[in-house]
Amino acid sequence: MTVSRVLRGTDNVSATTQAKVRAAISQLGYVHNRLAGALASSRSPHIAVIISSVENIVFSEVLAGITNALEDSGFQPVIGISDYDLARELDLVRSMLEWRPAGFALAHARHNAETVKLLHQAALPVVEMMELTSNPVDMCIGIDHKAAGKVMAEHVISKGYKRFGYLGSDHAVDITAGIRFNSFKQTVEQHGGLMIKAAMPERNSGISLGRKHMHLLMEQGLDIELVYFSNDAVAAGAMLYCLAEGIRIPDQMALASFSGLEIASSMPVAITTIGSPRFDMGRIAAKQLLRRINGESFEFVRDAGFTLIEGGSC
Amino acid sequence: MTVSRVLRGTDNVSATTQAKVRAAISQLGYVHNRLAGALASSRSPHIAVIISSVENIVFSEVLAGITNALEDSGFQPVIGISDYDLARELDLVRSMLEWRPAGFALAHARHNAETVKLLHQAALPVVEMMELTSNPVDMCIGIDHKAAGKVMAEHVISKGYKRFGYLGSDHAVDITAGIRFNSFKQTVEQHGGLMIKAAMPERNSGISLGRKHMHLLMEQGLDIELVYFSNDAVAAGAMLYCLAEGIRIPDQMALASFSGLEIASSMPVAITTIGSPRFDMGRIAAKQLLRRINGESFEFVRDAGFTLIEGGSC
DNA sequence: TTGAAAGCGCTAACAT
DNA sequence: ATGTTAGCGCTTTCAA
Repeated sequence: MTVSRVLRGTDNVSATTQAKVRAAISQLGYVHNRLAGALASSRSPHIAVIISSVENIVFSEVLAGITNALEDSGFQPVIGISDYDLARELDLVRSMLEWRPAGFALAHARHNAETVKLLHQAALPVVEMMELTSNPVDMCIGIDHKAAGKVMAEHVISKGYKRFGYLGSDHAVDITAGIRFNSFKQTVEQHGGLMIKAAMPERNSGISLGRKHMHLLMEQGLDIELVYFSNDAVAAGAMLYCLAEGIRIPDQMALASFSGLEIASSMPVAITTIGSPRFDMGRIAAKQLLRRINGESFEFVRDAGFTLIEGGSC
Repeated sequence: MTVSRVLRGTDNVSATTQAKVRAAISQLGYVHNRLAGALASSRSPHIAVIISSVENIVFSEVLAGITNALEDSGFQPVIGISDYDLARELDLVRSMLEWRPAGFALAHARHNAETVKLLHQAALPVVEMMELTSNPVDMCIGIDHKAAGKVMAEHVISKGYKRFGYLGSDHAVDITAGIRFNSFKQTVEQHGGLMIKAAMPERNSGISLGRKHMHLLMEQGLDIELVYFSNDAVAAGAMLYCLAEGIRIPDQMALASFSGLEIASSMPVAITTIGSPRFDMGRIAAKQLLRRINGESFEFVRDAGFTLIEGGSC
């Protein structure tokens, strides 16, 4: 029918007919069946997005960037939550693939071999976000976490700190935090610094982790000058503990972190941290996907970069 | 084909044939086309979920509850983000409806008339969350925000406070905050209290709003004893300002809020607030939807309840 | 337990 | 500018 032509934008339909069709549609309460449309055209307006968690603001911001870039593009995100679980991610990829999305965006760069295989077989545009990886599935936009750890290490060394502690969540869950930690540790040690105590006690990563475990760390009386954190939420929790206990920052204890969240800059003493363009990573990832789908030029790998944000905490 | 029968669970297929089919499937890298399946059966495994924002942890927790309840149910959430915009919500409902979801979950209870009409026409199960409403579209699970405002008002009055301020985000955006504020104000005034200054300066609602506008409020020297906040993020920001300036809580300034977030209880002085079961609201909403779809018994309206969490801030 | 046939509501290609 | 026809890849129903 001509109706179909009206539904997906004037192909070659007279104004009169269009008006008639639209009138009939709104009168009948007709709802276009996109299922049938997608099947017939074997084209889908969906971009599958997998994030690790929706309770971690970092992924929310990436998601916001994707949503923003997809607005008015005719495409829309379909979101899956892996909960930091690679097996769950595989399930998600498999079931999302069954709906024939136009592309995939993954908010990390570590996957099961089977996940990668499925994605390759599907032969659709894929973009990995957050982390730069040596062998991307397809496209990739992220930051160099090793460099981020190094930059912070060099910064705190330049400030004269020598004796360090570390507090973060389980590195099996937060892989990029592990990369930053190793790089930080290695760099400070190269400069004569000492990593006295590193704790990655829990799967959870938030304010309460920081508050609780900063307490446990301080109790040990370890002669640490500065604590490096896996992210700003943990660092903020730790600072709240210090404030509650009257521990002066940075004199009695200095803090350094990673993320660049609102909470870090809102603290009574702003936390020195490293900020990455999360919203933009999402936005650019989606844009690259669209360029790819539309047959325009694109980049396979893109370094989103990061910034050292100096606060008063060290 | 018999293949179809294998794909969606043994209808009546011999073990031998099943094995053969599965072998062939994994060898060929065949991917089941759910588009065609959903079209043919006119059944969908999708639950459409609309939340206002993904950067507000409150909605993330509701979403986590939904995701949890849907796990292993054979259904999965498809998420739309309205960005607190009713027109955008209408667009979302319209386009999500075109994919024939099995049900709808909406993370608030205010909609355009057109949105409600579309939802009614579609004649599918709908559940509204977060807020109890007098005329739900269909089902509803939430809390009574008017009661929440009243409970906090009575609590602070019972503590002897008389002179109040209020700080929140724009009530045109955060409607439930507006309900709590009005109820709080009315109740304290009934008990001889005074709402001296109420500020709803920005659309944004977060830590930085609290920190910045608490400063502006304090500068005015208004002889306020207690500030009531629209939510814990704003309250936390305000407390951080007080900590930075050495304003003693609750002696020089008392604080009371709403949400029950991790950040409220992690503060050096825990913030007195009201907690609601956000995760459970999501979980129950999804469960009710499933019961409905499966033809089991369900409740149209359910009060999720809230709890006064006493901290040291007032 | 398995096979065959019809058709879900669209789009695409081809008439007119 | 509009109508016609043949699928898209499944599920459903009916037959074997």
